[in-house]
Amino acid sequence: MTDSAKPTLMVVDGHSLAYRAFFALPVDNFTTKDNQHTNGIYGFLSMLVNLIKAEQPTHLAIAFDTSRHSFRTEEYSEYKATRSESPQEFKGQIPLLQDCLAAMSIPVLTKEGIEADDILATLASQGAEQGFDVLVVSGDRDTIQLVNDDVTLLYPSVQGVSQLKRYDPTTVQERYGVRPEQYPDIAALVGETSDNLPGVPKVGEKTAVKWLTQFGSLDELIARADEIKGVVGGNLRDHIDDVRRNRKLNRLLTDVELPVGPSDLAVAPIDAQAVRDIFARLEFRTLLPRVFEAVGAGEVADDPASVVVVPAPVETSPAELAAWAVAQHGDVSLRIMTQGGSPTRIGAATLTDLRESDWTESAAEALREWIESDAPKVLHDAKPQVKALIRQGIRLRGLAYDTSLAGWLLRPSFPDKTLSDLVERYLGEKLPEADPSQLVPETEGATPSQEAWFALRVADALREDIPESVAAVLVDIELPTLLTLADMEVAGVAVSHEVLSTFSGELAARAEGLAQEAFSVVGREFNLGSPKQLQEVLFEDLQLPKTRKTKTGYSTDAAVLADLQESNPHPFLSLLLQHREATKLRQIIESLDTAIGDDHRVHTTYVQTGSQTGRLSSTDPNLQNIPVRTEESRRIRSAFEVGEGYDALLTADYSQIEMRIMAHLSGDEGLIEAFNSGEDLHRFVGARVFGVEPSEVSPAMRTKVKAMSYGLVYGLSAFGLSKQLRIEQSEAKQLMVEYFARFGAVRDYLRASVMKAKEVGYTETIFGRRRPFPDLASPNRVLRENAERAALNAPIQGSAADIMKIALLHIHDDLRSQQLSSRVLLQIHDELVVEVAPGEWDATEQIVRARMGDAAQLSVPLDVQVGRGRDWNEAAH
DNA sequence: CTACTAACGTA
DNA sequence: CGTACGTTAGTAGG
Repeated sequence: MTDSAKPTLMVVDGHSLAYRAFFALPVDNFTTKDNQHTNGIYGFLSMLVNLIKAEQPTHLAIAFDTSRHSFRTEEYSEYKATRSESPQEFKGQIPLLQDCLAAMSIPVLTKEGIEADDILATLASQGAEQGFDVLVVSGDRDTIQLVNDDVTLLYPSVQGVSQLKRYDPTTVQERYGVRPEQYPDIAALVGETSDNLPGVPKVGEKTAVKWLTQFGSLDELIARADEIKGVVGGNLRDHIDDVRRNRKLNRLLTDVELPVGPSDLAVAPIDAQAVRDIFARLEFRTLLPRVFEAVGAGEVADDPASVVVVPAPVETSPAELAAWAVAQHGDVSLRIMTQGGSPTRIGAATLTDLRESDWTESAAEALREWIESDAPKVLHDAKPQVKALIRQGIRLRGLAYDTSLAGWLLRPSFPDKTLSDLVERYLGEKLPEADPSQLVPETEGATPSQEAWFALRVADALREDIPESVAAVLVDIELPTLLTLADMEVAGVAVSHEVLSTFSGELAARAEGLAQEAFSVVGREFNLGSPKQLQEVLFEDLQLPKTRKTKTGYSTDAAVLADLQESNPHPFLSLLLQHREATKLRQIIESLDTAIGDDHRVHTTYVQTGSQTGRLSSTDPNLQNIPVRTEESRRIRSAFEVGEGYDALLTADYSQIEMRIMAHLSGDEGLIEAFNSGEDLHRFVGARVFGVEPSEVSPAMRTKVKAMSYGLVYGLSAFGLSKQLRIEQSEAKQLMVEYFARFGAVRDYLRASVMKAKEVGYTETIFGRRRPFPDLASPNRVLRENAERAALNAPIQGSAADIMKIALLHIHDDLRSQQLSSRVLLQIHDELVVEVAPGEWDATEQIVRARMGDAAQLSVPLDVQVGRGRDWNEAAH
């Protein structure tokens, strides 16, 4: 063990150890859903964490090679020339590993033209001089020369990276028979195959050690080379130049100029959130607690910067709180605690003053005027609070900032979910949290007004960070959308239990019949819903050919079953598919039915921060994926009915909004003409692509260009298109050529759009919503190409989302300002469902059409289809 | 009980 | 080897 009085400097060769881990760990177990390999990263970090725990270094750095070129290749071009190129799967892991280390606040050192081991040698030498105990961790034998009384080498043993062998001067002497500083002499004589440094033929370790012991030094040996007899003596004399060269090349530099010295490498508190983020991305789960344990996440909390004095709240009555709030001039932050959707307590804060109060009987009346005024209010995750107020008959106005939305707009790919996350990221502080595992918590959680105070400070920090265009999206789109969604969620949509349960009963009976039939075909009963048992039946009992592989076995999804049915028709396959369909519909019905409330309505929750593109998502239940494609499944939609006191449901959807946005963004004259011609889009495009009259476009032709058009928006390849259309890849390729011959500006735009994103690092919608794409710069091809497709899609899907949000909030505001009772209930990305009050149809339809049509000024019109009915299915026609 | 996967519904 | 989501049942681990 090291002397505890002395600081311990640990320096690690990142490249060589990660490389060993890369080969030691099976790649199959270390691949993310994005196909990013992580075995090298995991293995290295795992080893590092163990090392830190065991050695408790006070100072730490990891060195990496920059490339295979160094001053050594300059001197001797054959240096390491026989070493095969390290695989791309490994190289791609290095930048990610360095990101992990950055998050862990561990310095990463590199220098152009210098190998990692030279950096280690320099730091080891400086460290020893400055009174450190030095631990060198490397997989390169040349580092043996660094060992002395102050420097210990940890070298991977044959068992693998997890077992490191400790070399001090004594163990080196035992193992190699020489002192550490003599080891390079041996290596020079013997040569190093892996570095392509040939030594003296027939001379191995034994001979080399014997000579060195005999002559005392390499120089002496070279000077008296003629004293050596026999063949080896001749070999030595013939290869003296090689030996001199080897010795020159294997000497590690101890005078590399580095921006930091050992004392700058003190172990620093980790960035806990950054570590969580990157580990989440790499899908490391078990490693996270190990990292926190080893490097002490506790240090984050102990960081002086995070010790903040939170002002003490003043307990008031609701009326006093309201009076105080009204007297404030700037932003007031607000936090309403709720239970079961009703307010229980309210807290408010400025930067200097905190007030809070229980939500008493009279609270609503006392607070109404201020809450409904334009006075600016800042909240974190306002929607549930706004909803609680709506249920009290209070409509919040003056919503100036929502930190949850702002945080999402800045980093849509890593949603900082909670206020606590944002406090950590933007203030570098800890939000006081009660320990939920304790009945009587040792630590007090933040009170409502204290949470409000933190939110206000987070808002100020976010305002500094947020680009102007993104701030505009927040203020002009997201904040008003939040208030609209709150109304929609509170309203809910009427769903008929009777319609659902009738259908459910039919489906249950059918599913049971299909299951029995399937069992008799197979000859045994099993769980049709278990992919695992299904695989046994398909590939063992029935001996059907194996399909596409999944992580855990072979796929049994609808697409491969359809393929199987074509190549190996079997009655079981169609029974299975029908059974799947019936049970799936039944599940959807079941979840919908249980969501029906006492008011006979279903209240979904829209997650405004739920996507990376700007779309909404819908949960509990998800009303954005109610089946529509088949006639039968549409029966579910017919259960969505107009509510009591209302006349009709109105559905309104944008037709081909994404293609219209493509036309607008690309300025493609052909596509713009297509939308202005009034002709069916796919017919028009088909006519151009296949060189026929629109009337001569066959259904097959229309299907092809339709798939192509939609595919474009997603970054479709010839391979994907051929799979989708079940045509040859060459034909798909030809289709793409013909398509782009007519609509070339579309391709130009898509290319330019991704190029621009690579340059600036993010994409932008028409309205300025941004989405960062760090992976566009990734050396990993899979990651990069995935990012390219997503980057291609983001401005299009995102602009469509912006337009729909603008239309939605305009419709909502118009309906209210014209004092109509009709109300928007649902948003399904490009469709709205409105509940229309008696006598309001014409006014409502007019508002919906106008507001959807003029939500954005594009170079093509925004076409809106409107339908009317007693239920959703009827209204869709 | 939690966390994950395969499968599948929507735009 | 086509984007963006949420939910479910089955399964494996604790």
